[in-house]
Amino acid sequence: MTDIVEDLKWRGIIAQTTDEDALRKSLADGPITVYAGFDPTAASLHVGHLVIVLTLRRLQRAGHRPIALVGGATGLIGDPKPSAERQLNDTDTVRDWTGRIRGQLSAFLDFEGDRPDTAIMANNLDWTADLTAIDLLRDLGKHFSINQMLARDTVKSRLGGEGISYTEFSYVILQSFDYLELYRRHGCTLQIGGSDQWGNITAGLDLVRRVTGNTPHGQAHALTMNLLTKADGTKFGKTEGGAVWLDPELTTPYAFYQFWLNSDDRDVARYLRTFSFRSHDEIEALERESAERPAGRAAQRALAEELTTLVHGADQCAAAVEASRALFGQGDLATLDRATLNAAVAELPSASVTELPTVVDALVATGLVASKGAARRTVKEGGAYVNNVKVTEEDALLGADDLLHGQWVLLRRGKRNLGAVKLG
RNA sequence: GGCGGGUUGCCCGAGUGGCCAAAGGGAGCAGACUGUAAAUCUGUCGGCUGAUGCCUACGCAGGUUCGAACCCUGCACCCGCCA
Repeated sequence: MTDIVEDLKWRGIIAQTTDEDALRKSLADGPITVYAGFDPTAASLHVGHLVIVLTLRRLQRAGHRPIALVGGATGLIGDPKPSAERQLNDTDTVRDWTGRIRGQLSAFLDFEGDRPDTAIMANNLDWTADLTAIDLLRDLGKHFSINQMLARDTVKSRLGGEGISYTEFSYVILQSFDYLELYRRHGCTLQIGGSDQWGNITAGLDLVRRVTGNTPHGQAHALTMNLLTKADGTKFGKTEGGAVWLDPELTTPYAFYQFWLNSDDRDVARYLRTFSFRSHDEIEALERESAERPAGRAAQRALAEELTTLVHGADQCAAAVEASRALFGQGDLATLDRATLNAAVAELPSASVTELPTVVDALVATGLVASKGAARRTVKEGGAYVNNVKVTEEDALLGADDLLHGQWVLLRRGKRNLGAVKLG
């Protein structure tokens, strides 16, 4: 069995763990069961979640049993953020999102068979839906000290700010109960999560210890992962269009591929270490390549292709690569064959029109700019392109000779924002 | 409960009757340079409109005025100090 702790350290993933030697030993002694929870706060997971999901995958590959927990119950309550109270989502929405996220998670782990490392899917609604108020207060509440709960950073910052509802204040009890239930049901002895989850996870450890005395499954552990940061100080996983989702309906495979391809040189090595399943040697070779010849973006390409394949499949990845080549290639768009063009354009935001519009209207129709004023501004600034040729006339009209294969016009704002207009 | 201060555009923040779509900074966007990167510099940054017009906007509702982000009244929320 590979030393998974060493591997995770090499990747720079580990933020904090409880007793590291004890954790290392139990991981080495045999398969353990590990869980991570995902609350349905949106219709899809996003790239930030990949850090955790893929760590579960690594642990499974190292022979351990992963449990993917979807927070059908905790998603109804809301993990308190340091800044402000969350808006509650209605129960139907949460149920729908729970199902979607469950589907996404199932793609990253192996649930087939009945081996010691076969993954388990769980939903905390299963053990909280029938929990009575009396049970909650007697069996769980008695183990939680208000003094300790008040001392938590998130709670402190909320008390100093806009306040916190009893609902969110109680969230930690439910998450702790999850760990307890998974310990009892599946002998789960490790919970992993983002570094912001440290408090919730250790609260769960306390509950497990108090209720079970750490028997019969032994000591339970906690491991948190560094949240990815970006060299330019902005938040990882966001683009102009918002979060980068795993759901192809929300973020196309093309956009997903482009997101990774556009990684900052200074960040790409860390991303590779965090996400890639390539060998250490291969990753180090890519790092050298990137340092010596950054313009080639070998590391970005490798990262983008690996993750797009993992999340969307080899076919979708190949299509995204092909589309990127076609759309950003220096070649003449008019020489592209119809099939390649159609496939490329399918990846872009597009608009159908019945007659050829002005460039300004076309930019608005495809959603490349927010308003006509912004579109005019873009043209004036020289940031508008038709079929990769800069537009200089503010009131330019698209003409029949702009049509590619009699049907498409490719629009671009700036260097890398593409859209298409379809006639007919 | 009392007294005082505050609520401005995506964020921070100036503005105390007309010259205010509102200084300045940040974020965003575009250009130059490049590599679909970063940094830097420049421009831009409510909407509609082929040009100084219209609409929307300075917590909410109403009022005064030829004219209000700016004055008055009420309400909501936030922050201090005192009980």
